[in-house]
Amino acid sequence: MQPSRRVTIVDVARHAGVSTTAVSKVMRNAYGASPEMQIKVRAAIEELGYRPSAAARGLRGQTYTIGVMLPEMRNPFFADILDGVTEHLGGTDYQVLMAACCNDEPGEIRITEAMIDRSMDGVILIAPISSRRHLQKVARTVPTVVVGRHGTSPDYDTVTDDDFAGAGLVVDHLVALGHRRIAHIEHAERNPVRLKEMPNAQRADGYRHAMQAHGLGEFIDIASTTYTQQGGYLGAQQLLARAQRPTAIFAGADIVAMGVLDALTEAGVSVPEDISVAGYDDTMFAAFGPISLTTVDQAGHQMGANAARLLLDRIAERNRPTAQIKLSPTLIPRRTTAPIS
Amino acid sequence: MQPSRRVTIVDVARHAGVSTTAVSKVMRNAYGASPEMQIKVRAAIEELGYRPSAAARGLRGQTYTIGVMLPEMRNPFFADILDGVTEHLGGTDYQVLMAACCNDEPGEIRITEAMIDRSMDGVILIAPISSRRHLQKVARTVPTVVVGRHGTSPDYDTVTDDDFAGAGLVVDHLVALGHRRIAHIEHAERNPVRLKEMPNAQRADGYRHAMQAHGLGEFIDIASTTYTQQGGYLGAQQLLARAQRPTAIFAGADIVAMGVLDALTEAGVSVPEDISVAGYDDTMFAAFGPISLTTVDQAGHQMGANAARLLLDRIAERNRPTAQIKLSPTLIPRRTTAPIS
DNA sequence: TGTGATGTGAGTAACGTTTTCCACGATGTT
DNA sequence: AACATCGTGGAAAACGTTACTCACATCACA
Repeated sequence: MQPSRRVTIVDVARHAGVSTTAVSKVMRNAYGASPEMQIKVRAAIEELGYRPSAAARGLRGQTYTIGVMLPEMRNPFFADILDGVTEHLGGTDYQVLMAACCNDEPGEIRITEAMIDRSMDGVILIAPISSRRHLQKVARTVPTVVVGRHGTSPDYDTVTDDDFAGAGLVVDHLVALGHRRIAHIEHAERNPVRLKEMPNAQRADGYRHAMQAHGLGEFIDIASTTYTQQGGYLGAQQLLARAQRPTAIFAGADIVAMGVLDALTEAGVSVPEDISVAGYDDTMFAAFGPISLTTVDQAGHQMGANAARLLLDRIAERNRPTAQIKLSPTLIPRRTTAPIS
Repeated sequence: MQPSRRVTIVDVARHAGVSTTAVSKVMRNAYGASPEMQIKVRAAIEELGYRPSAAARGLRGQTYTIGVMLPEMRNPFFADILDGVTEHLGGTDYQVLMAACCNDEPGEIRITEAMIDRSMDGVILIAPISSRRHLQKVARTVPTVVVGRHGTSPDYDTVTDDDFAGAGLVVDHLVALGHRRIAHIEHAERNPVRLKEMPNAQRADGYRHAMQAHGLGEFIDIASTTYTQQGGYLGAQQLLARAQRPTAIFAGADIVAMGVLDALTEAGVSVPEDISVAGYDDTMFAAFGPISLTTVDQAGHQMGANAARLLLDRIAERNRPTAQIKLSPTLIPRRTTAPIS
């Protein structure tokens, strides 16, 4: 009943009457163990309830641990990605551990370093906001896949949604419903590199491009705030104050659309009769009956599965050229968008 | 530019002209290092960019890692708890790593074992559904705090919400609004131990008790499904089929209330005019304008902070008697509940 | 001038794996 | 018959840190 000493590989080896090398080989399915040896060793492992120490393993070889960094936990879209990752890794020996971040660069640096310190075999960074320099540094130390950030690198693989096209889907949808004054709420971004690489910037670009393509360049109207509920609230207030109010608002993220709905309700504007509203992400709550938000599905599950696959490939072959996977989003029309009246 | 060898404690020691013991002491703020030594060593650490290997540390001492097990990622209530944990641990050297679970016992076993294998210094288990036996086993191996599960143990500390009282708050609120036919949707539970320990069971008990206390015993009406959106949908359908429809539905969780709203909308019942609806958890979406769900706030942030505190205490002193912390919930009235018409 | 404390620092043996050899016998090839 | 090849298994050296033990000053006190 006392805190009994941990069962080690030495105990297993002795119990099976073989060397520790043999046990190690069996544990790792490594080459050089005969079938009889495998059976003998596995039996001993079973009987003793042996579990290898990740710490000791990490000192020499792998830790069979994959780290996933999330910018936050409240956006269910990230849960979709994670599901894809864990599902793909389900059959393997790898264990996924996550760390949620504070959405700032120092926090991201702290977390990535913590993962490196813990000798993780690979990391998946979801929508990181760190400088490109930092990402490269991480990727040169540990196999890395970056999800939800555009731009290519020789050091890490990427998986992204085609945000440019996704924004186009929304504009197309609204134009087909007869809207012309279609406004957009974006996440303000100054940094020139991020301006190219972050999804929010791509969405804004896609919006502009689609508006031009429909000959609606003169109606382009962007409120620049943040991707938060508060940002949506403020953005909608700005747009309502325009001389010519928009008939449709394309919020860059579902959570932004929630703020928009709050502001519109407060202003006595009804949705979708007076103004149509669309979001982006297809987060869980977008589907709830009372909300029923038109939005864009990013196929988070597939993004996660692809990220996991790329990471395993890279762990297996460190110097493989990097890959960029871009997935196509789909429009999910619901009840917050309607034909113009 | 080549994968340069990692900087170790030996490099730091040589660079500072001291022993590795000294460096180790400084890293851990351990006793026995003079101020001059501290300065000298810290300078060397800085210059060389040294970071200790958690794997090597784990082999002898601590890993400075705390594991948090979550039953799922989509319930934002868990994010609140996590915020509390990370905030409390912010100033320390500990790093929090999470693992999301599949909400079944094999999955929980896999995750807890993975955390033990990785020599984590402590674990926080949030709303675990595993057998008590397994929890005890984990707690005897590694310092453990269990959050959101009632029942005491000599091996682990607990932090819970007073679910019994919380359910009472909801019933009180509805009774004050004039309701008498107040129905409840619970998460079905057979296992006798869990029946006592799980929050859902406590909520159902609290509901029954409060109804009795108000002299409404005859109106007690429970639909037994699951704590999911689907469960709420089915539960509401059952309740609508009663000879005497309830005038208020208390769903055991916010996500259940979402399903209830779907079913009511589908049946042409308006909320709160025809039927009032209340949830539990005060999840993020409950506050969204179009939903505006009356619910109960569990003070997740405080739960997390308390759990972290207890865990640090237990890590410091392993054989301290265990503590049970119970936090009081508060009712958040919103627009889905109204006086009976 | 001894005699303990006390404070500071170093040497060294773990910790539990994996990896790199090497040895040995069996098998195939000239 | 000589020689290479292959399959199997073991011995022992890492890996980077911490815990334990001990040595050596310094200082206070009788």
